Amino acid sequence: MASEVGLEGLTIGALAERTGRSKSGLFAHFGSKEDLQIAVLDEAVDRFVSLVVSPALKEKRGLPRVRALFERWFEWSRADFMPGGCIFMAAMVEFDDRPGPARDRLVSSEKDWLGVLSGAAKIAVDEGHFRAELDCDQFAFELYAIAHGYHTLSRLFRDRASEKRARVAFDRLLKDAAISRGDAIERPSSRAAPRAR
Amino acid sequence: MASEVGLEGLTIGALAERTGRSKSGLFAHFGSKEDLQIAVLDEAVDRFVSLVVSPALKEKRGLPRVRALFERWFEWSRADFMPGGCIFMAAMVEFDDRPGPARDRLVSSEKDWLGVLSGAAKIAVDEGHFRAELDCDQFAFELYAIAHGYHTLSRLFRDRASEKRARVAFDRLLKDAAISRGDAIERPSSRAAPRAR
DNA sequence: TGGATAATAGAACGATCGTTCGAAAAGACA
DNA sequence: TGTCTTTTCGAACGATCGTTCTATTATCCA
Repeated sequence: MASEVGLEGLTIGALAERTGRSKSGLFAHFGSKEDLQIAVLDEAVDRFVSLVVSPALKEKRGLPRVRALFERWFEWSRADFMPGGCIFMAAMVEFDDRPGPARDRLVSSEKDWLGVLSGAAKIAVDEGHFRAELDCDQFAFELYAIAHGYHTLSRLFRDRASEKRARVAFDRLLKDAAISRGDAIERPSSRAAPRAR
Repeated sequence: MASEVGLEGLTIGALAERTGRSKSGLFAHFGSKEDLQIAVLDEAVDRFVSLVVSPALKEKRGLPRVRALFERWFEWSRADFMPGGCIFMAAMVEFDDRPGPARDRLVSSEKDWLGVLSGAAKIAVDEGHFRAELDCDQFAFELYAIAHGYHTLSRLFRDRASEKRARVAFDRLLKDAAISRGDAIERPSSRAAPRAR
């Protein structure tokens, strides 16, 4: 429901009706609407970790893991339990200028997510899949941006074109991060790359 | 106000108080909240055209115009009259799954915007600034994605880092679209490039 | 089985929502 | 000046908001 109407549009009455409980009965579980919103965000973070991050961490270090993160995020953004799209996207628009615990939750979770992306890129550097001078935080930003562009446009235009565009953009990002032809020949598959940066 | 609280959070009563008018007095000008939201969107489109698109069209064809579109969008997203950030971003999250005239407005305006970006890239190809095989719609998508990533992260983290990252990403996008070294030497500044695509 | 604990329900609160109505004030035009 | 149109207003409507009570039902555990 939050993904469809937002965390602010998520109403106690409507939620009570949908769960088959009474309004006051449901309300007693949270104590306030703000706590309900936080509970929703915490649940979303848990699901994100178990559906995107954890499976990707089981992939091989380096490029395969980076690819898995990208691919899993795609599936996340189309998850059945979020018919209104990624709930974090909606929440960030709603709370980016409303201080409070909900916003704090968002800031830390997005920071974590960018950290995961950046860390995966760093590992890909160590594995020799990406070039040593790669700015991993920059890589994370660009991957993040592609995902946001895809999400917005695919939901607005309701077509498959955005997904293809996102994949092309991602491939271009990977190509730019990859070891250049010359480097690859010099050390084709060295396990530990020499000191990054 | 709409940029801060969204088009749905934009309340007749609050707007009346802020404008110094009575609630019913202000309401009479619109007839319904939906029409108010549409009026806000139409006004935003007008401002976007006059602050971003029109000035950019006065720049020289090709790369300078593409750069101007990117730069003007930056200023747009920080405009004083939108303290809550770009209103289109907020509106798209709110209306992407609520059919109606407001959503239709958004779809057409975003399509127009992507068309402007793609068209500017196409001109840059014709001018010989970009390579002939460039996929201009893809270019537009990636530029759009960079803007969205920047907007989201700069508002969430409230720092200047995102802007720098967006500029680096944009430069990388330009570099990829540019004439390759070999091509540039073969025909350095030909006014009309031979048949694109 | 009985008594503490948790979950649920019903009714009501003041506030605010979008909207309607009828009347007063202001402005335009002859 | 007098009439017609537009703008503005105050009051009220039913609906719904988040929230607070009190009472009733389940659930658990000794």
